[in-house]
Amino acid sequence: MQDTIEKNSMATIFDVAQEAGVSVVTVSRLMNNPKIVSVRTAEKVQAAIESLHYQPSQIARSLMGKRTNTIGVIVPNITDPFFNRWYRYLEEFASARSINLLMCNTDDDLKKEINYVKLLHSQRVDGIIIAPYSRKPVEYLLKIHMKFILFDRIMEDINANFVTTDHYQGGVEAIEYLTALGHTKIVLLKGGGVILADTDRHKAYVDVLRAHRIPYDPRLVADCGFQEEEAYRVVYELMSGPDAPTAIFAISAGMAQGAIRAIQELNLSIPGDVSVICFDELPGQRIFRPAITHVTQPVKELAERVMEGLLAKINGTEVEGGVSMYLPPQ
Amino acid sequence: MQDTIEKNSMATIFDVAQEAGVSVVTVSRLMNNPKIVSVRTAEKVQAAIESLHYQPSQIARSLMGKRTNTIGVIVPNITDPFFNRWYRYLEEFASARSINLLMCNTDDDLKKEINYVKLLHSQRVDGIIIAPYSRKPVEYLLKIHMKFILFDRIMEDINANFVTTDHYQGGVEAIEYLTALGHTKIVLLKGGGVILADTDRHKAYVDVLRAHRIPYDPRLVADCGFQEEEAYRVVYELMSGPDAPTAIFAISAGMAQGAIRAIQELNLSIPGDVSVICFDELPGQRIFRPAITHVTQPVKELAERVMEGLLAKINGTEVEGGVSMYLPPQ
DNA sequence: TCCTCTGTGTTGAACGATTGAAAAAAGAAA
DNA sequence: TTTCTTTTTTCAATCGTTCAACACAGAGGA
Repeated sequence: MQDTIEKNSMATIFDVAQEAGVSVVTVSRLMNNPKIVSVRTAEKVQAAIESLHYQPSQIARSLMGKRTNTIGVIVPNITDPFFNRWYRYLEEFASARSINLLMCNTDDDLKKEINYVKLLHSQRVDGIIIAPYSRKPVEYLLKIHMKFILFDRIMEDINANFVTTDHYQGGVEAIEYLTALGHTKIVLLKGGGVILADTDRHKAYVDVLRAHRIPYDPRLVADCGFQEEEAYRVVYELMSGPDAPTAIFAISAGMAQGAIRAIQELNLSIPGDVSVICFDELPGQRIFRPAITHVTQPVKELAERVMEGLLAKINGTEVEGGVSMYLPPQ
Repeated sequence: MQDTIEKNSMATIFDVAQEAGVSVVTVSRLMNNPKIVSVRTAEKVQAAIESLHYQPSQIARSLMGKRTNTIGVIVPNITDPFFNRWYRYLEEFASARSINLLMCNTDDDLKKEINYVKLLHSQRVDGIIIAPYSRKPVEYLLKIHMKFILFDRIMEDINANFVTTDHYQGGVEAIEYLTALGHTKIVLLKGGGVILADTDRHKAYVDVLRAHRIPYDPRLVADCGFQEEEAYRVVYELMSGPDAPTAIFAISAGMAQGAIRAIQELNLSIPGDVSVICFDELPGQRIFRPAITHVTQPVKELAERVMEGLLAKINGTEVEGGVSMYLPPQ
């Protein structure tokens, strides 16, 4: 009696019930099914809720076997312009549905991937959207029967749904664009060969060159592991050497940025001395001159499809194995 | 006996206990204090844990009054380069401490702010890092005794800890830089006047001009609400009119980008016709020519201080009201 | 008067873990 | 054998909420 102020802990449903002079179940009913409570009681309870600033504990709710209303998102790097813009939409869709996102950055590091997958497991998230680097985390998810969707990645031998841009088609259009301009010495700046986006675009490179009877020169194809610095180094070397290439296809905006720095440093001009094309928008694309031609991925749509696909899985309303591929190039 | 495969639900501590032929308490003890369990038993239990892919439910743990090991982060827009880079570091620090971050984008919208604060409340996060637009969410946090730190914002009349760059000092250095170059007609592209970063930099603008006996021309100060398009419009108009200004100070990189687009469109040169300086790095800063002078915020340090400050609050190890201000300009 | 129906409200178990105390085995030392 | 440790188990309570089942009152019908 002497002290009605709760010092530390937050108000519980019990406090509300006491304050309103009803039982906890009555309060619970009001929260979940307001219709079945009389108006007079509802008012009393509502007043108590407001005066105590009560918010039901999602934790306790989740424990009752319900949803956690949380989805885990595992990406290599949220700073990357592609993932960044994509995630922003994802968050928007989630927020509109009162779903929380737990975002995890892996830096394409196997250990971090596993850690995060276990973390999300112990958080009992309802589902996971993952752009994995290795197979391990996906295998783990399968073992524990976690619902998930692969994003921007495919694992052919694993029965898992995925959502991704059609990287092959995008690669084809990019290289066709360059060959149409008459280029034959085209540099390919690629990742490590593990990721779908990488292998597919590489394949496109090979196929288009062959179709145009342009010999494949392995010296022009460089594994940069999606690293800007590495791309810078490679391009600097190639462009300052003899028989310099005339075009560059960068598989990511980051590597394109490295390439451009090298070109600038050598006082070469774009597109006078060398043409550059890349996937995704360059940071600062809108103000960079000359404008760099690029293949755009439908970020918003990708976010939408992934979210819808996962929710369908969670709610058990999915129809087929949800496979989607898009691509509007520019 | 006929069916040991658990179809839907995940393994619980009970399943592990059964599988290992011990009691749940023993399993729990092993997880939390491995020393007090004999090696032989530990091995049995460990085997069961692995075969069932058991991960203790963080939900149940949290319910026992422990931590949730989750921190809420409320920012206006994660796509903004400043918040983006900052958040990346924050996530790194959190991950290193096995802490989850729940990230919330408000778009500086009051309704979203309130919703998210309530959401984090019901999630029983251990603390919140917030860059609020309005007072409401902060007042709410105070009412429910939630631990939080203001980031990049200050509310003078509210007793709350904060971490921010010294925006006034940064503004002073930026304007001093321009006046030292002899500029007197300096445009100020600012936000809406609500946010600290905005008012402080505006104040710096006024003070430095006065110190140099340069008259204050209100036509040169434009509220762009941090919108790139608005900045574009304003600069286009000012630069194409008579008596065009010779320098532009943009309070954010986004507005600087808008300004630069306008300048490019008018076929004016930087810094020949007009100088540009801004806060934070331009997207594509590394490849944009000419390089735009800018005031950098110590993103990594900001993330570190905020995280440490909040953890100190949560752990009850804080010393004083944690007020921090930094700024290395460039 | 008795019975049933309706609209309320209450009771107690359940969710998955942790924790303290106490009891029960098992092994070692006396 | 007794006593003392060490290890493990049982028992019970707790966290905040939901939910099935039940109780109780008043209304209406037989």
